[in-house]
Amino acid sequence: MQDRTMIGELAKKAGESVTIKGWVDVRRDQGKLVFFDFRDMSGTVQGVVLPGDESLMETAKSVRNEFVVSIEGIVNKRPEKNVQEGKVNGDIELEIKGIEILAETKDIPFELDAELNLDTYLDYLPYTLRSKRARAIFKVQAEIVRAYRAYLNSEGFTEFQAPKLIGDDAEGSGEVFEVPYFYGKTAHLATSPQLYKQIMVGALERVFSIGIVFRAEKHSTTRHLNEYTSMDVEMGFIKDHTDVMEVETKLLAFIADHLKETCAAEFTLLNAEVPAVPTTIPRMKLREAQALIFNETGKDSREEPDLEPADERWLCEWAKKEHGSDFVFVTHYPVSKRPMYTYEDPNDLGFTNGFDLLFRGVEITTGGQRRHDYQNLVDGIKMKGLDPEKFSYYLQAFKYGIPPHGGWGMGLERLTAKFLNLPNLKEATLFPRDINRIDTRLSETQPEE
RNA sequence: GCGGUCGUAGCUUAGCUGGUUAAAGCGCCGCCCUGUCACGGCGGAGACCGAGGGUUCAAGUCCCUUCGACCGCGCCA
Repeated sequence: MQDRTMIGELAKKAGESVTIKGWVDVRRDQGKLVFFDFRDMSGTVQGVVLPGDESLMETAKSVRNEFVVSIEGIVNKRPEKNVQEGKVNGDIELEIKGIEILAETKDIPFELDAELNLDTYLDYLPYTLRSKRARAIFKVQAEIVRAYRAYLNSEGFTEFQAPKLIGDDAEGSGEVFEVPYFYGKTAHLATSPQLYKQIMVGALERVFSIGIVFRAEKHSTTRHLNEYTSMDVEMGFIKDHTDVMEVETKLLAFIADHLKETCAAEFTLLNAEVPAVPTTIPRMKLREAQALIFNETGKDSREEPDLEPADERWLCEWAKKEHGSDFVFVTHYPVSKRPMYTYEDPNDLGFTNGFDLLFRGVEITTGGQRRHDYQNLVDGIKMKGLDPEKFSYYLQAFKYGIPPHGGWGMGLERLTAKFLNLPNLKEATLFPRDINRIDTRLSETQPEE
């Protein structure tokens, strides 16, 4: 590594001899001349083998796409007529003096930037993740996480990790994966860090967690996975759920600004636009949303406890048209529809201080104010037909005093997919798990593991 | 789990109301090419049409079963 020059640094090294290491992005064999585009983590550059050195030429002709190589060469300014406008390193090229093949490739199934069916793309992830498109997506995702963390840190939130192996299906909602545990016990994979983050409010007031959660639902849609990254927040001493919504709005604005600064090229490549986050995101009660939909479209779902996906898409289009917002908050879902810990609005009985945040047609967040009074929470548990005794561990936090609090859970993959207008959530997930896809071939090829 | 659509070379697809050697682009292999940059030109290999059964003189094309994929729904982030 000592004498390796990164491709992104070459422009500063005109006239110098350098060694670069990377992949062959593409080879263009012209007979007496062989051109290459080389790629490393910092960029791409063209290299050319000129006539003269026969053994070098022979090696050059044997090299194929995706070979991993170490290249010695001289950085040359390109003659005026060969400059590629608007292309990175389009004004320089590497005159190749030596090629060392570090790794060969075999039976490449298709070109990296070929248009693929999703199924093929996913079956070849170890290869397809090298594509420009995939690299751009996951760069953006990493920057979302970085910004999320940076903003919350700056607001005094403390990051923590919640356990993924838990004894009971504590929330009592959704399908849960079972895992054999010691001494005949059964453990479960966490569907959410919810109860732990509430406990953590008692310890640190403001907390957040970014971690994998598991859902055993046999869903098959473009917006569901059986394993996804939940970005959770919980904060104490709130007035009500609107405090939480305000923090989330500022956080999203911060993320959007950060993406504009750090990922402009990626958004261009993916033909997407960073959304403007309004200072105040439009908000309405579920009943208001349903009335609006009824009045505008005639579709009557006013008796339903929730919005259907089609309603959510419609509402987002409405918010975009009427308020120029890609986001819309829907609040006050019925108590019957929300988990036992959700705070009932004392001024609107039967409905909760809970909210969903819709972004470009999809729910990216569920949040709200929680029940913080011990007895009130016990009542909530009983109302759901659950046994408070089973929650005694969690209930300690409330028995021993916890402030009014609230928070949210946000799906990282959904957020990424919507920022980038990706049609399927699986494209925003490195190694997605669905009903059938769980990388069994990983272990079949490595039996010793 | 239910509903819809689909399954043809390594990849992406075309194959009309069933008709006999299954087509193209990209990739791959070979030859040619001194300025290409998704290089170009010529040639070549590569498909028992997801699997099983059925109807028919004849099935990639119609029917049934099965497996798989994608999309939608329920559920949710």
